[in-house]
Amino acid sequence: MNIGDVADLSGLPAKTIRYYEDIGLVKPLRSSNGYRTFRESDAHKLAFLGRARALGFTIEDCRNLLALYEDEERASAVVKEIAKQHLERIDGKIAELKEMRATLAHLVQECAGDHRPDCPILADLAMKRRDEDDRRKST
Amino acid sequence: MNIGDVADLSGLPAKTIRYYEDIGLVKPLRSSNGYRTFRESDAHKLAFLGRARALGFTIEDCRNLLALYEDEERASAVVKEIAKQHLERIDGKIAELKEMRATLAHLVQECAGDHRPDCPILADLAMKRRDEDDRRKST
DNA sequence: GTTGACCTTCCAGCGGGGGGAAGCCTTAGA
DNA sequence: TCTAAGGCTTCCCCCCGCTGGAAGGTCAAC
Repeated sequence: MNIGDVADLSGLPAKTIRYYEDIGLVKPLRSSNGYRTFRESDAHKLAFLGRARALGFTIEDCRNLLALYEDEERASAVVKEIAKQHLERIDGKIAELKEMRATLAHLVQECAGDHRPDCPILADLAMKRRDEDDRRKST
Repeated sequence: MNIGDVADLSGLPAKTIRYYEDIGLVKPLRSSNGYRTFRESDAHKLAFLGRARALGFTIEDCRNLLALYEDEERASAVVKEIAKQHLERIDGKIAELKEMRATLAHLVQECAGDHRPDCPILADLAMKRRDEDDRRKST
């Protein structure tokens, strides 16, 4: 298979596949004309990578997961640990975003959004920390 | 004020402040020795930027918000629109993360996490799309 | 006068690719 | 037989929002 074929099969852009070769995630063969030649197993790996990336695993996680995938004697505990750590990262991000969202939603709601210049959003962003503390106490 | 002072005041690293000057967000003066000299208004802007960034606004959003902040005749509607668009971006990201989280949490729960190699996490990542479809139908 | 803390500029790199140029290779069609 | 189209190759720069580090100037204290 050429790169276009595996790109179609895996759903990954050819650019990405070349990049994955660069960083050593896949190691396709080369045919005499210099084209990359992908085996079934390469296509399989790329699809694996695509799904792992879609779940938000970092490239390094993917490298580890792929190694575990190929290791017939792995302990599932190791895989589970990677996944659990990633789950925590995701939870952390969600929490962070939710906090932003809460603050921002509150400000948006307060803002009249008309032709006048008065704007609680800007006012809040401009507020000094001492004032913020005061506000927090008073509300 | 020198960069260190304004870094302490705004909570931003000096590196970041230099970067913000690079991209034209702040324009400190220079004293004869070449050091940046920050006015009160610069410190104020930097604190503003720090808070806007903490809410996840992009640098370009920040640039716009800062311009609006300095424009006494702004319409609050414009500010509100920027904030609302950002809110939507945040909601999008939260939704995406939650979907990842759900899939991953399910897999983690299924995995025994012991010394044996059998691992539903790897199995799922390795699964072909047709199999995924089958699974989706059957569950 | 010498430390040490500050400040300056510049260059490189992170993650995870994307865009696009310049140039082969291959195949189909006129 | 020529040509055009589409694939493929490498190469280098770009994105965001910084961050680290090297090499050097400056300033205040002792």
